[in-house]
Amino acid sequence: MTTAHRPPTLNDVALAAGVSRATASRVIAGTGYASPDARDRVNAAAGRLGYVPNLTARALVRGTGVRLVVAVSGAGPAVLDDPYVDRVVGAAARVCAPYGLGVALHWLPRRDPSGLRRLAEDRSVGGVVLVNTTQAVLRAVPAALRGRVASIGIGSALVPTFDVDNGGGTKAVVRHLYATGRRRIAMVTGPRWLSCAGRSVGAYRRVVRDAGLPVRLVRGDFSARLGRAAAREVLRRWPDTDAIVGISDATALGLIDGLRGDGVQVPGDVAVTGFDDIPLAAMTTPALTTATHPVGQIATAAATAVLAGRPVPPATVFPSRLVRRLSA
Amino acid sequence: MTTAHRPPTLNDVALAAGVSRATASRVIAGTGYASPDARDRVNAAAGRLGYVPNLTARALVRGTGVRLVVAVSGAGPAVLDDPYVDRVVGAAARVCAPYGLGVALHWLPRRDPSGLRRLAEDRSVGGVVLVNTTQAVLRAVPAALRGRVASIGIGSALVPTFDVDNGGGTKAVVRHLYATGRRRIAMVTGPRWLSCAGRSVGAYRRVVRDAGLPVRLVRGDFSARLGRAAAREVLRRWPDTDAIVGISDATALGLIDGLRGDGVQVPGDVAVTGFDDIPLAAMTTPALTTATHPVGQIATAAATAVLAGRPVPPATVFPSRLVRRLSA
DNA sequence: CTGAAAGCGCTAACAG
DNA sequence: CTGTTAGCGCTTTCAG
Repeated sequence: MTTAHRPPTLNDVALAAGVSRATASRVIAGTGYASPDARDRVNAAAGRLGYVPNLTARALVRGTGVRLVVAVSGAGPAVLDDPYVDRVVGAAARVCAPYGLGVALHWLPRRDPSGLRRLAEDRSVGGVVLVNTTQAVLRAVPAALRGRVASIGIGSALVPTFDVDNGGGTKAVVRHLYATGRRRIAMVTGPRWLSCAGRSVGAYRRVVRDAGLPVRLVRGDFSARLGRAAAREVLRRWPDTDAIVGISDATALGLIDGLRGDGVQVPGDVAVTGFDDIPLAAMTTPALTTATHPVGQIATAAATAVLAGRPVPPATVFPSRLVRRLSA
Repeated sequence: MTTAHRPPTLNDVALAAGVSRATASRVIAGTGYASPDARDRVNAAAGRLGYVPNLTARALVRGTGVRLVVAVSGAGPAVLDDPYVDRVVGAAARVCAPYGLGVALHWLPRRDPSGLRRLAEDRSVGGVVLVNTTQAVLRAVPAALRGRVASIGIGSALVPTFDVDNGGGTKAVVRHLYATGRRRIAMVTGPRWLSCAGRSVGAYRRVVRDAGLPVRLVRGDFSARLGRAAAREVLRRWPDTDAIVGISDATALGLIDGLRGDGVQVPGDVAVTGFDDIPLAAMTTPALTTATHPVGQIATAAATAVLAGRPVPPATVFPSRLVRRLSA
């Protein structure tokens, strides 16, 4: 018996309320004048009819976008598999919901970030949040994106940045290692091309050098798999290492697994630290000493900045705090 | 020097190519006839101008939506914090990108899933993927959503389902426990209202009963925190328990942590199993025995079904495989 | 304060 | 095969 039930349009509401479509529009969109009387009649009609504005039509006429793009640069599309990316997308999706926007996920080939131009020209794109941002990406950001783009990572004059205080967090971690008696501290880093990871490495270098300790770096990629391999490599190159700083919690977990596979005690023989404080970090054995990383807050701030369109400071840094547990 | 650079419209392309807008539309959208000559000219002009179709306009006229909504039901908006939800949203966002769609995330109050009606009326919504689906949610799905909705979890005549074979996976896990000599096997479940978790519990019951073993159930909620508490409770109620099945890997990790806190050896005294096989499961100590759960594949399939609009089978189940490691 | 009119950029019949 | 003609549903000048 239900008729085809075409969702009501603004026109239906206007008719039912006995006003013009223009007036109905004003009260629904909450913009422009309308007498209290008209306001009531329109709201009543809208409620009665179960009217839901068509955001597509609104976006078309207003020229605003309908989606926020999370653009992740990396060697291949596999970078999108990262749980970190999922968290960013999840947070962005929550920020978008009240605006009636959606989130799309794009891979930006590291060698060729020109896809950004298409995103800027695409009128259905309301804004862009950059992840794993590199200098090359920053250079490729078209001026037309001004005010509609933000970076989780490094930024530029055009691109405000939102990031955790990698340097401060890492410094606290390495100092903690030093304070607990470790003197031969290695670090497993992220991929070379990712400059935000560079801040962690820089902090490590500085603390270690200032203390007169040797610098011991092995390249990783944030994954547990490479962490495990890196454990072997550290032991092979510097058998007397007594602490290893992982660039991420996953790296640290891989490190612990790799060390244990070689019969090395953690933290007895070698202390291991992570970075991020993922929920599971508290549950592993030994529980992971790490630094906090409020990814959700960061992503929320970045997405909000992009959508609000109000001017934001060029850099917003979120503090990182040492979390002492059992692994170091 | 850059002029305001208004992005080119289809009209500009048509003009530049010397054809009508309709023809240009046909070749750009790849729909309908067009002579090879016209095709070339339009493509050339589009390329030269850097034309990017305005998907908002297209969606408006075609009546298709511009976003896919992931609707998660639960007691409070906190359900959206689940990493599982992030994975679903991430996968959906990837599927959406080529369609020019975005993903939005909505919380569906468990007591009142009527929000679904608004989603169905909202013409900007292209489709809905249900997560943590309950019978009440299924009942609240409006007929207008037919063909544009899918469930990750239980389904109905109107709502095709995509899910992992919880029953099969759990059965394999419990049988493994039995085969390795465990005879007093407890299980930590999910929240009562979530029927898909019920399939796991059902499988556990069946295997245990068929083997003439006692049924020992404690309620959890997928989180590590409650897993830890559940360990205590199991030990308190049934001190001779020699194995605990966790409803999720996080639960299992919490269980292991809780058991160890009480000086119980895993797997020596009590074997523990998880479910999901999250990446970290292989890296913990002891490495977790669990069952696979291809969340990404499932979410991808669900999102694809919703967007493709082609008829799909009422139920697609993804196999779960036992992964034997060290915890059981 | 309100209505009429003019589109936003695109697609979809329908005749040529 | 192609151009003409109408809109999709909404917002926004611009006169009343």
